[in-house]
Amino acid sequence: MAKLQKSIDKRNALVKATIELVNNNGFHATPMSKIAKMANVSPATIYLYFENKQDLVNQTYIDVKAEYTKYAFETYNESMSVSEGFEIIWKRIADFKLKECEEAMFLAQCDNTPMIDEPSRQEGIKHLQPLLDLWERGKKEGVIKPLSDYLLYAYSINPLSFLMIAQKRGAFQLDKKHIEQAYQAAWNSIKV
Amino acid sequence: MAKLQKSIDKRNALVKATIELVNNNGFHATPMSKIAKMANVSPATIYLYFENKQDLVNQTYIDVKAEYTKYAFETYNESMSVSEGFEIIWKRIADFKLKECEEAMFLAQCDNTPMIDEPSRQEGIKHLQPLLDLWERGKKEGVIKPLSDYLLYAYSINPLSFLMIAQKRGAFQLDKKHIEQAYQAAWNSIKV
Amino acid sequence: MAKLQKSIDKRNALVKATIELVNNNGFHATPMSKIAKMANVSPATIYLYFENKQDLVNQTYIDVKAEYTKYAFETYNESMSVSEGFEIIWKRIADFKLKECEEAMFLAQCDNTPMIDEPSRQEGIKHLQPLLDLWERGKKEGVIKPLSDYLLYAYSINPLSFLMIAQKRGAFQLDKKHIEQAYQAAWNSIKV
Amino acid sequence: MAKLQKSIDKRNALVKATIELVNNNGFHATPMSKIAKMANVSPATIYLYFENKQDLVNQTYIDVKAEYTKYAFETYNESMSVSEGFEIIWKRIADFKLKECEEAMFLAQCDNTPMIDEPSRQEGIKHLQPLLDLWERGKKEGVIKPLSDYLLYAYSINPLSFLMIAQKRGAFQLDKKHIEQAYQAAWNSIKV
DNA sequence: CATGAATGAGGATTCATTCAT
DNA sequence: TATGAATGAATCCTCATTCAT
Repeated sequence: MAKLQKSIDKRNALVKATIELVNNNGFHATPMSKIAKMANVSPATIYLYFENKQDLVNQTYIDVKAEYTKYAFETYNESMSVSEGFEIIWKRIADFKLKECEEAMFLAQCDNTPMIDEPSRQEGIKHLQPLLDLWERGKKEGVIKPLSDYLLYAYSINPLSFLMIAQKRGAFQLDKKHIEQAYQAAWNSIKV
Repeated sequence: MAKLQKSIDKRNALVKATIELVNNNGFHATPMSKIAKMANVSPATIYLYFENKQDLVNQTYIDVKAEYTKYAFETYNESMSVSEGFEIIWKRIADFKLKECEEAMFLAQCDNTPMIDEPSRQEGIKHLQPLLDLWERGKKEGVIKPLSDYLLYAYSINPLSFLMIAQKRGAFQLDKKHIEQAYQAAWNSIKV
Repeated sequence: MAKLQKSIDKRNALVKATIELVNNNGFHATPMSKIAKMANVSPATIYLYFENKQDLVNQTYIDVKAEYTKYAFETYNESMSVSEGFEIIWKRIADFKLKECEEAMFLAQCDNTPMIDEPSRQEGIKHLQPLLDLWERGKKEGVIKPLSDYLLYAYSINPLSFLMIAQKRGAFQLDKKHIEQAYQAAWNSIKV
Repeated sequence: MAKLQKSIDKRNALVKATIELVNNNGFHATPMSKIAKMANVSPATIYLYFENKQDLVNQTYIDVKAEYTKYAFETYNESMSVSEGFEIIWKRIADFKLKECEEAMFLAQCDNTPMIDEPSRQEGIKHLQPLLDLWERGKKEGVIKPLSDYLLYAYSINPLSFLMIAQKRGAFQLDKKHIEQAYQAAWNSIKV
């Protein structure tokens, strides 16, 4: 078990190093050797855990996406009302994007870049299902506007990415009040 | 003058090739040699127009951003009412993002990536001033919510980028009706 | 003894894997890890039986060469006449090259390549002594042409290697009749 | 033209370096960097002339094979009698193998190794056609034994490779007398 | 201005070998 | 004895950039 744990630790260190370095330099400007150094392993060791560089980012993407959605839906359950559920989820997402800034940045970069391959991208999308289900329910109940999920997402969730990046760049500081305003804007844009 | 003209053509060809190749492969996976080939010039020629690769993308970014904002504000003038002005601008932006897909994709990739240097990024932001001025006026007139410009942008303009990317990926198709719904959502989220 | 037996099995498995893989890929394109995998042992285990990769091929070469000559001289004894002895040996060699194709291919590759070190090469040559002795006797008796052993070998034995390789490559098929013709050619070229 | 000549010179230097280094170390033990150094160019320059390492040896093989057969058939013409023609060709081949030792060694290594890819091997074989035609004629005229070309080659031409290698290894010295003996053996083995 | 040949620096990946267990 | 994980040292190849023409 000690051995297994050590292996898991190494894999995690590699994933973490990947996130940080890709955030700061971009995928192709991040050499495997630097990732290895930051994770305190030999470059060759990376290839014990990942097939190649592409596989490393793909898996990192999926890992982070899973962590993100796990966090997002942690306190939500399907017995909640639509509005309550949405608020819970939205605020968890906001929380994640602001607290787990590195992870969120990484996802944003992956989502606007040809750096992740299509299968991994699809894999990452799956995890959002509970939110889509919630919206489906909301539309049936007449609480949520009968719009395409893409529109709902674009107006209620995606803006958080923009705000997170703006904050990361130091352009402006998101405080509690902003969050509340943002939530109101999000809810307004999708509620009937 | 013929010579100058020829030069501008080459510069444009290079910028265009950069956009297309970076869109498809990402910045670092796009070799100068390929850009040169697509623009029908020698690799060495690039260095007559640009200092280096970084300068090439920076200038491409600024060019595209300028084109984008020029298009956005083309039919707007400051004598319009705030609501009318916003609608005009918003729809021009939507138009641009959907028609000039390549350019819009390129901007989206630049905005979520450490691929553009800070001065160029700042340079690109300047061009948005007319929209910020409009919002300022709107806030004074009590027509626009008294929110940070970042929030206003995040909720009224940025969602278009998400929708454009989704469409580019073939995930879904934005039609006239979607656009109108999106506009309503945008306006709802910022109007008082 | 069970343990010792097991060890010999492993050594043999390693030697065998080496032959097959080197035949198909060449010495340097055959990683130790693949040899290990094919022999069903850990890479580290190889180093319990061989000092390093060079030692592994060297020993494999000597092993195969020994097996080859053992086979060649198995049915020969010095009381035979020169012509009878030569025919016996030649046909055993032909037999070996065609039946133990893998081994013969391996020897051919070793003999035309800087892949075996000099001491091992010398070691391998020793085994041919009975044939050289036979020729010596033949020359004394006036049955064999008084030529250098190198010439005798080049014209009577070595052609078999060429034919074996041609056959292995599928270029042509050696049948009984060919063998007999080849034997005649061999004998003609060295008999007085 | 100066430029073109310079290019050809570089290509030739690379081919020559490849022959020498592969002869001494084998294909896989010869790094591109060493080839580059011996040819006095940068490693990157190799890739202006050859697609990759495999292409480099393939082309080297074809080059050398062409040079070899050009030499072999230089003084032969089809109006000669079969026996005269064979002698001419055989002696030119012997000449080549002993004088252009490096080239001949290289061919021998290529021919017994999975180091050349099949298309290039086929390409190399084509060049032998005039000899095969001569044999064909000889068989018709009843001068040459009605054997497979493979057998004829194995017994009349191939032994030279063995002798050349033996000599290169310093095992023995081929002098004029040996050559004549070898020629007799060769001719004896194929003539009716 | 324009070029294509040339290159040095660097990056992904492999592999023989070792070592803790 | 046997192993699988770990690694440093290569190795092939690419690419931004330069330079002679």
